[in-house]
Amino acid sequence: MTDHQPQPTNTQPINISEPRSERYNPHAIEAKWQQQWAADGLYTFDPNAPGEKFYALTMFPYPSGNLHIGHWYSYCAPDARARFLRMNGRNVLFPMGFDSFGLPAENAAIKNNLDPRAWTYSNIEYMTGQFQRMGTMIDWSRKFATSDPEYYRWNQWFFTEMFKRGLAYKRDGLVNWCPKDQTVLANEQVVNGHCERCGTQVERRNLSQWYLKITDYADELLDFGGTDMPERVRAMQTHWIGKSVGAEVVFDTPAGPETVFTTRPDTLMGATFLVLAPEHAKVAELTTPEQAEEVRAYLEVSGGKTDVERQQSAEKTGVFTGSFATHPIGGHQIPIWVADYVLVSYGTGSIMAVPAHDERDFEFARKFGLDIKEVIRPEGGEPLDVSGNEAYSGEGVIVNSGEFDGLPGGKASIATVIAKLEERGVAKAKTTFRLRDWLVSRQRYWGTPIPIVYCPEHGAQAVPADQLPVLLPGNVHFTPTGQSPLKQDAEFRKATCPVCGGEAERDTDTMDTFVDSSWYMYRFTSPHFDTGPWDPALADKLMPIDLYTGGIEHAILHLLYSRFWIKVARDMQLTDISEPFKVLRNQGIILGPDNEKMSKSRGNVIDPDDLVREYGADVVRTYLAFIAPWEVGGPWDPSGINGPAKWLGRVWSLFFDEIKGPAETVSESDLRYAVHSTLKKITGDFERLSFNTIVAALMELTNTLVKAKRSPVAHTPAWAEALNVFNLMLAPLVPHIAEELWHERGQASSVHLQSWPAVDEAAAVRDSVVIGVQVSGKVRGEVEISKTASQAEAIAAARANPDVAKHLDGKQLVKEVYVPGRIINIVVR
RNA sequence: GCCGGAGUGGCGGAAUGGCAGACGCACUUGACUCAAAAUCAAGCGGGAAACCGUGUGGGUUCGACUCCCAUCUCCGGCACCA
Repeated sequence: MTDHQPQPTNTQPINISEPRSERYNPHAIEAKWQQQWAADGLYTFDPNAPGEKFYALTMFPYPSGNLHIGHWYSYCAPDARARFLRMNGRNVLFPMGFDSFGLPAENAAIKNNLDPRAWTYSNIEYMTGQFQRMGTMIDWSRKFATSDPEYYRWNQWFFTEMFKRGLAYKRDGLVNWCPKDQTVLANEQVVNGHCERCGTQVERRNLSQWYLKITDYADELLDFGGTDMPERVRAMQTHWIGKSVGAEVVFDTPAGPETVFTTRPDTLMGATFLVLAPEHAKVAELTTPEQAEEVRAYLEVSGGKTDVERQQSAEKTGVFTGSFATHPIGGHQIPIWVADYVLVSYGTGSIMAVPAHDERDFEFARKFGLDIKEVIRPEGGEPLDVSGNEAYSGEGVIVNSGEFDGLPGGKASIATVIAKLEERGVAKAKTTFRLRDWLVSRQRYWGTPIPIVYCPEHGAQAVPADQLPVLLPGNVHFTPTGQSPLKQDAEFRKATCPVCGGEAERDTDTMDTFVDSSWYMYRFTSPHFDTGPWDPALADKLMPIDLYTGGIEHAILHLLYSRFWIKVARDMQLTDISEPFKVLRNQGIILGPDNEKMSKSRGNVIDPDDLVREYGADVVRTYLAFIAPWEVGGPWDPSGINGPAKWLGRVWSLFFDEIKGPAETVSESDLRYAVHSTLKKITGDFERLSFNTIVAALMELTNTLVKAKRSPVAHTPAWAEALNVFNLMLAPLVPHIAEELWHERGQASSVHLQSWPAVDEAAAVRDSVVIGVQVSGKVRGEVEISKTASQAEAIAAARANPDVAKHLDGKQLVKEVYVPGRIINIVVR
């Protein structure tokens, strides 16, 4: 099978040859078709096939060993959408792989004395089988795992290229260390002071680590043009990047000039003291002998605190250094304090405190009896009560500031104020970001080795491209301490300097696994390319991803890193686009029946393999589409799956059984209306990812078809058309039963190679409509009228309705409203 | 505190200015059965009714779950970022 393009629908009526007496049995048909599709290469993607390309991707899984129900939820609906688009003539790339580096493999290895590689690859094999049992249209010929040397080789290549461009660098600094995972973490991987992976409270350590310069792209990452992401994802990324526009102001101190960052340079005259973070480099020099003991004691206490403890302390703490700074405008002396409410990692690690107009400074000044000087007054308001309970942090009007008096405060005059301060040489405009560079080195084994060697003569050197990949050694020895075996591996550590050829020492750290997922979407375009990370011609043709789906938990991690990575690749001329995802959507989360997050310890886990054994994959797919709006999710209702199970049973008997029950009178136009209005609705619902309403509409149509089968219309061409269109509409959602019905109805080719049926617009609307009649906005009855009825005809028909007439009796007419096909409203007084 | 989202039957939800509760679950009744399951059929917001009903209070409109203002609650994210 080489032709994967949709073929024109056969519109000839096709009758079922033989009624089948057996009931719907998914097990008999699902495995059969999965094998047949694989044998036919039905889902193999050909980039040169006709049709506009559509790249659909769902975030690839970590090979933990099992696909859980959440995986099914995230993959089934996008699979249905991909199948729908394929039937609509798009050339759809829908690949899958495995994000296979990471700690679980290593932890399993340490705990059970296994080989992480063997553990990982056997999991991949098992999970691939699960994907196939789901009935997806994934093109498995493009599968890869990020732990394949053919893949991580290019992680290393990118790293060395970034190193050459100054985008990858090593430096000392205060970092987050997870004591359980025995590695450092990036800022993005610390949530409320805890390790994002394992939940352990992180420690602060001073270590030399590798960073990628994502801050170079901070401003560009704030521009979401060219990528359609949900508002909350944009909001989270924007906040994470945290752009603040303001000024740097220089204060003279006994330890030399000290620069502080402020977003309110207009409050400079209100600065009554400076505060340094405890880790600030100048603290020691500024501490006077009289204050030495007090400062030392404070640093000890504060240094032992975690970030969380610092933030949780109810009261501000701090200590006077004994030194004073010179106010750059007033020329007077203001005290310099040390306090841990100032963060060393933001701005310059020091602030000018304006207690009158900043809540934090206010609280600190009140506690330690420091001066509070009002320089901003609310518009038309009273002077600030410095003995009151709060600062005024609004914009207001500048006062007590000499030449600035009378200017509006805040944003309105920030440029003017900065310009005047610049003239005096005490300040300059400055934009600060909250975003920090991405810490990418990890003290772990199961990851991409960092391709750097250290030469005693030439320092850190990138491993030359022709020596990549630096292979991760196998047969390593794990110690229970959790330390990376690479550190103990003398063979691995031995290297030669690419500059002098002398003995050098290899870096024993590996890369953050978020590196792996930052560019994997490109690799699917040319998974076996071996002269670069991807084939530029294919990438240009297939990227960006038209619809990227996955969980919201990656809103700032994977998605931000990936956007950064692709911008770097663009600057390296490897791609011509700046954003990897054209559209991003997040599916919701399926909770346990108890409305809690599923977990083994809670015992509320729903196993998809069990469900498939009991109901078949098509039923599970349907229930997952039906259970909730796809982008919302919700608790698993164990009895809810009965609905889809009964429905597919009814679909089966609709095609094969005599329908028992009273004779019905469904007209040909009723039948065609039901079919084509449903077709029109679900075509739109597929576009807007409204999968639950697709299922509802198909169920509703089934109810109509069941009735129709008991009426004379079942012997007309309209009936054959109805079954044909219905069969095609089933294909994206329930691919196995749709294929079985298609073949039972005498078709030789796959239902999945057919074109999506065309809506007969004339049939999709009714000639006559039943519309509601309101009297003064209240519904009083309904009338059946022609859809082309004039207003006069419609109103006359409405007035003829006794329930309506009753409410019109003796009232004075105010207005008559007629919206064809919608409503009649007769307003009376 | 700031940012984002959501409040509709017993439950999941539908309806993007036009008959609120589609579709389904659960439940009730009936048919079939010795019986049960499965299946089929009927019912299922409240109220005796007039009517009342989409968190609450206002507003716009002939008409509001839907738009505007205010407010409450819940969920998610961030949180001493100067």
